[in-house]
Parts: sequence; structure tokens; C-alpha cells
Amino acid sequence: MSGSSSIKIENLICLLTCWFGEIEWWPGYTDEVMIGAILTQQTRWENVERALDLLKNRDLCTIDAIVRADIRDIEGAIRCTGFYRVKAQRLKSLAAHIAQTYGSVDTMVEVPTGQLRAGLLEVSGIGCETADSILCYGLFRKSFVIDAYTERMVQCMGIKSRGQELKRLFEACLPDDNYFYRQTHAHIVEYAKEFCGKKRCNECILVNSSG
DNA sequence: GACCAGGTCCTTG
DNA sequence: CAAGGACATGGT
Repeated sequence: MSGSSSIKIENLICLLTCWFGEIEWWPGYTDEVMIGAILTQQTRWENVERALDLLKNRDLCTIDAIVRADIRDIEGAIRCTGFYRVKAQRLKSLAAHIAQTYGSVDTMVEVPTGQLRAGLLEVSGIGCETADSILCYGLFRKSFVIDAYTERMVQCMGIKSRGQELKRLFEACLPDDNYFYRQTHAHIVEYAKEFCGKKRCNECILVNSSG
């Protein structure tokens, strides 16, 4: 379909791998990653880590605990991530969905990726990025995460695709292993944070690298 | 003080 | 369907 876009994306993946090497990103057990995926919406990761520590200290950092907890206690622990009221509600919604649909997080391991994704997208407060983050980093599925940085970066490279089409484009270029999905998304974010400002690029090596 | 952060939802034109 | 506002705290 768009051959030049595929080549640009393949080059991008290689270039970033050379630039960063291996990144250990978003470590943690599945429940923690799922919770972090919601907390990091429009929020710096350092603030999310503080909230995750508070949740752990209060035994609130599992899906099971979120189901039972008083929402005020959740709000109190995640305040430093901003939007804490809507995020507490989103955590409740996610936890309820998992409890009601699968019974437990462990059961989700047996469910096909497409089915899990469709279910997650039904949850209020979970969009494509959060769903794919949960699938990719929490459940080790091959579901590539498209975020604002990725959109910004490929636009800068002259690639027209957006959203789901862009996701498919990346997935067609990536090796058939979750490891590369995690690495590539992490690479893009780390690179873009430094070089792809909201208003202008800062010494970006990508713009003229593949044209 | 201004601006941004690893989004999502709802309302408008 | 694109654009704009709301949600909220914390860092530069």
C-alpha cells in the first residue's frame, strides 16, 4: 500500500535501536502495569511512580484491591498524577470490567489479544493508547502503542498515516515478537521527549535521514 | 506566570 | 469529522 512509509518506518526502528540499544521500560507485574497505564495519561512517568509506590504501601496496587477499595482512598494515593478524580474512576471501571468479564487478571492470559482489546476499549476512560499499553507492556501481546509522540514524529517524517492505520503500518514492519514492540515504542518516546517538541524539532536526525 | 506532560470524553461547528 | 474544552497536579 504505502511502500515508502514502510521503508521509513523500518529505518526508524533500526536507527532508534542503534541510538538507544536495549531499554528496560515499564517493568512490573501485570496489575501494576495496568494501573500505571491509566495513571500515565497526560502525565509524567516520575509522578506515576510516586503514586504507584503509595498504592503499594497501602495495598491498593492490584486489580483485586481496586475493586474492593473506597474510591476516596484511591484518589488520595494518586493525587500527584493529576486528574485524580477521573483516574480513580477509570481504575474502578477497569477493575470492575476485569472482575466481571474474566474473574481475575490471571484468566486474561488465555484470552486472544483482539478480544481483550475490544473489551478494554469498552471501558470508559480507556482509549486505544491505554488499551495497547496494557496489552503490550502488561500482557506481553503484539499490539503496538501509538501515542502523541509517535504521531508527531511520523508526521515530521512525511508519513500520512494516523491512528489505527499507523498502528498496522508499524506492526507490519516489526519482527514477530513482543520484545520489539516494547523496545520500539519506548525508543520513540525517549527520543521524542528530547528532540520532538510540541512546536518545533530540536536537532532531530530523522527529518532528513530517509528522504 | 506560561507551558507542558507516554489521553479520553463530550460538546460544537 | 476536526477542533476545543474539561479534567488537576507537578516540573521547568
